[in-house]
Amino acid sequence: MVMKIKKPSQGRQKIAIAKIPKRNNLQVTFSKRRSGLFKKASELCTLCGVEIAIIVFSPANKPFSFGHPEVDSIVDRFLARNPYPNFQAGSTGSTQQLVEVHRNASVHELNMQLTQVVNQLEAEKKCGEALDKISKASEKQCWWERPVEELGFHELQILKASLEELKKNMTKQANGILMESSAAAVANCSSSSSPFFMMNINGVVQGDDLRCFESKIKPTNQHGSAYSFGYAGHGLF
Amino acid sequence: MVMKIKKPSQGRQKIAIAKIPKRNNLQVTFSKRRSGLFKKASELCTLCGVEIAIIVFSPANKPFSFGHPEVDSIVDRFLARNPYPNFQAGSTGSTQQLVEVHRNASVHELNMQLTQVVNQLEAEKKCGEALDKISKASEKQCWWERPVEELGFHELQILKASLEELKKNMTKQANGILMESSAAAVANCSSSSSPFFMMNINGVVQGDDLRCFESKIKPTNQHGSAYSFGYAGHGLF
DNA sequence: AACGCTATTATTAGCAT
DNA sequence: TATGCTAATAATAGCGT
Repeated sequence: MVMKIKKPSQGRQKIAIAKIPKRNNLQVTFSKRRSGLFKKASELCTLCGVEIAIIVFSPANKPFSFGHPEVDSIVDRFLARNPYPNFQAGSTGSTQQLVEVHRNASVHELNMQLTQVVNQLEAEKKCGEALDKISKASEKQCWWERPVEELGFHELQILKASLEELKKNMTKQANGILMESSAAAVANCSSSSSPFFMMNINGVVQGDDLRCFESKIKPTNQHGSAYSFGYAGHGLF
Repeated sequence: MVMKIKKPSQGRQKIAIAKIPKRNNLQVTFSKRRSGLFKKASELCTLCGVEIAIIVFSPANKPFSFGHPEVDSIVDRFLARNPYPNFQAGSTGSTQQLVEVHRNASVHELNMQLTQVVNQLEAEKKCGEALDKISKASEKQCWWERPVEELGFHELQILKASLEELKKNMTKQANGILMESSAAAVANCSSSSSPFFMMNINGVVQGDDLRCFESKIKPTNQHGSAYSFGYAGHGLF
């Protein structure tokens, strides 16, 4: 007596290449085909001795990756030599231009550019501080609130010196900016050792701000672990 | 009498997954399997509605890529969540720290950093311009050259207003920097309905152009030029 | 979620063009 | 160098575990 009714597998069915409706089915297919994809990639690596990186974001938005030798180096190589497809040559200012340019640059160039820009930023911040100082000094004394007759000659002299130094500094900075905008590979920016005003002001970016900036740069690794498949020769699958 | 000796194809042969010795054979295999890999990827995209980026460097070191919606946005997303662990809390100054960090950073990070710094620089420049304005305005009047008794109340008022405006502007810029810093990390991942991108070093072709792949358009020229393929979703194969 | 099973479909190695 | 052909291999859809 046959108790077991054997239902022979109907085997592989043809499916249309369109979004799978059933969530369950989709998940299974994703898992299987992702494995298949990575296997194909590893075979291609071995057969042809090439470098491949694959990044997949799952339906649940989890990142899976395959890389030989490793994803990051391949991605870096790719990004370093490939223009971003999105940028449009526009009638933009020098900074925008710089931004466009830097998208195509190699690591070395990017380092140069970054150094330049950081230097500029430093200088500009000094400008800002100077400005702050003037503002604060002035505000502190509230000299404009007072009758003209009460303005001391000393105060006026300080203000004059401040403004003159400031202007000089700014002219210098402006020239520097122009030069860099046109030629991106300028060497050492001779940092002006003009440490004039030592005063700070409230509400201005300075001191701690850069720390804040760094923390913004630092990518927050909120998503725990990515699923990454390394390549250790063939026969993995 | 059989004059024609028909040599039936021996069909697909089993091969070991090891580096193909014959250059010729390797090139063909690379081309075919790369196509197959990209096709599998596009199917996975369509079937499961996921995002995939593939980067392949050919034996001749040419980059080929597949991406849906596009390689860069996927790579950005991936890198943002898998940061390089280069950062060390140093005792150096903040800017120096930044410079040190950027020496070890990947291209992507450098791009991010550069973008950030450029944004800051822009803001600082605006501050500088405002300052310059004040300086010029003041200088124009040369009020400090004159005896105190000659200072007009009008001039003083202008100066005061300028300084106040400047301060406001700077505060605004500072806030803007913070906001931009946090927002810049998120690339525009608006996948919309664009199908797939495949590109190599020199260009990109939108996936809509399925003829480009189907008819295997002869590359306009093989060297240094683009082999650009587009998939238009499904049903092409 | 991941794995085993198997009838089917999909891919492709070797050749020829 | 890339594509067409064809037999043989490889991948996998649907099912159960």
